[in-house]
Amino acid sequence: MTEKSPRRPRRDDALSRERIIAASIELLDSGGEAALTFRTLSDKLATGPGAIYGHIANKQDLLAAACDAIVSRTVDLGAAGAAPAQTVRTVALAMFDAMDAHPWIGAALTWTAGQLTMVGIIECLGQQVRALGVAPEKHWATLSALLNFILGVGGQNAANAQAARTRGAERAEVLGAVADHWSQLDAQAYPFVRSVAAQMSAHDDRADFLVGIDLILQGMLADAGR
Amino acid sequence: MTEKSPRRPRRDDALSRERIIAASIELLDSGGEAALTFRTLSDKLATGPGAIYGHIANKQDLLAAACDAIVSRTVDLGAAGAAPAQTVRTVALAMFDAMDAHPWIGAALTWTAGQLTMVGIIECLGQQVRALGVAPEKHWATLSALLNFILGVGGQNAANAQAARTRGAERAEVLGAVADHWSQLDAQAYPFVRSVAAQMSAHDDRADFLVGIDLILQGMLADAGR
DNA sequence: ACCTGAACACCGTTCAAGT
DNA sequence: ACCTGAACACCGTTCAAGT
Repeated sequence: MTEKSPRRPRRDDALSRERIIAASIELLDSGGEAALTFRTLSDKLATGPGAIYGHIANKQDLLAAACDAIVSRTVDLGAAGAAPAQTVRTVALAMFDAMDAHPWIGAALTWTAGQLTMVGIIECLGQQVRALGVAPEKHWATLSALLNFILGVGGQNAANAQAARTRGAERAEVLGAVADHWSQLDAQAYPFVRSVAAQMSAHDDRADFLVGIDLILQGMLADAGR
Repeated sequence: MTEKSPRRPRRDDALSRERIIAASIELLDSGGEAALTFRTLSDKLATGPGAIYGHIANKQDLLAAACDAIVSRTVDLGAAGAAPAQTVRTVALAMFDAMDAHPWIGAALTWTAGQLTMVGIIECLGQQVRALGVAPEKHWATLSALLNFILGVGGQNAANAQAARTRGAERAEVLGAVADHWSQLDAQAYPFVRSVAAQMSAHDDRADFLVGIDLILQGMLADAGR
């Protein structure tokens, strides 16, 4: 499949914001946040560390731009024709998948950063909140609950991935160790944690995520009088 | 109020894990995560940076211990006598207050880290989940939703505090700027975001947090058949 | 105008040397 | 046994010098 680009490409070796971001994503995906350095990045781009500052303000900006690139290419807001609850599920799952495939996103993604992609997601989810009949004065609090849950999952996911990397283990091993520790706790003091240990280590992150989304959706429906 | 300690204090100038953590918390509270350095810390403790490694494994360990100290002193799990939903609210709000007073917690707190404090919170919340009649096979997913929401709020709170600090502004100013930006978006493409901008900048974080907790609680009740 | 890369002011962490 | 603090291998960021 030879793909013809609509316009003739400019000099391909020119440094550009896009090339910098693409290279950053490769580094982040392969080695986590620690792998992205202005030195590793400029090596990859065959230039000096200072050259990057011509296109990017600082490391925070770089990380935010990389997040934006992934999220905007992963989350498709076109499915707005479906029922409100289903649209929420679809968009939320797309965010989950993006954060699962690129755990570093979870540590950097913020809704205050002002990226247009994030605003688009807020708009989309917000319209479903409205369509579900939530009282207008609760629009923001409800949307914010949805958002904070989604970003919270991403953040914990990032922490798990990070813990796995520093220990040189798989994520499942890390969770297995936690479950092991939990199942050895005192039965009198920690009955719940003990009983849930097996469930925790065998769980499906994606399914659990959806349970959380549905919990919030059900709460919204109850609020709106079904 | 001269407080008499129960035992005679040992040599007060001896370096200890507790003194290191107390000093770390002071630095984190006054200047955020960037203010905690092995150099600033050892200056404050009138010693060399290397001395700290006798009591603490590394910076991650230090941060986790500081979180643990705050959370364990703030969250009182003694109120387990109340109704399940109310106990969830009380514990969750205590976590919120801890993360609000010490925003750096939100960026560092993880449930996999294995601190006993966090396990205690999971146990407490988990017992309420069970008492509310959630189906046993959903115990973990439900608890995890609660936890991820709480930690998500903390994480976003930390990001906001950090953004405010780097811009040398108050947190309210940062949110005000976001609201401003939102209210100037295209009315056709972003009706929800525009309409919610005012609500967002005028909101009460704590009240919104409670709305989120109640949403999840209502979802749990609906799940359990009321 | 844009890139280059040495230099600056820091980090976390280690470890020989002290007491 | 525990502390000390210089030293190591890094960071993000800047800026004179080049093209």
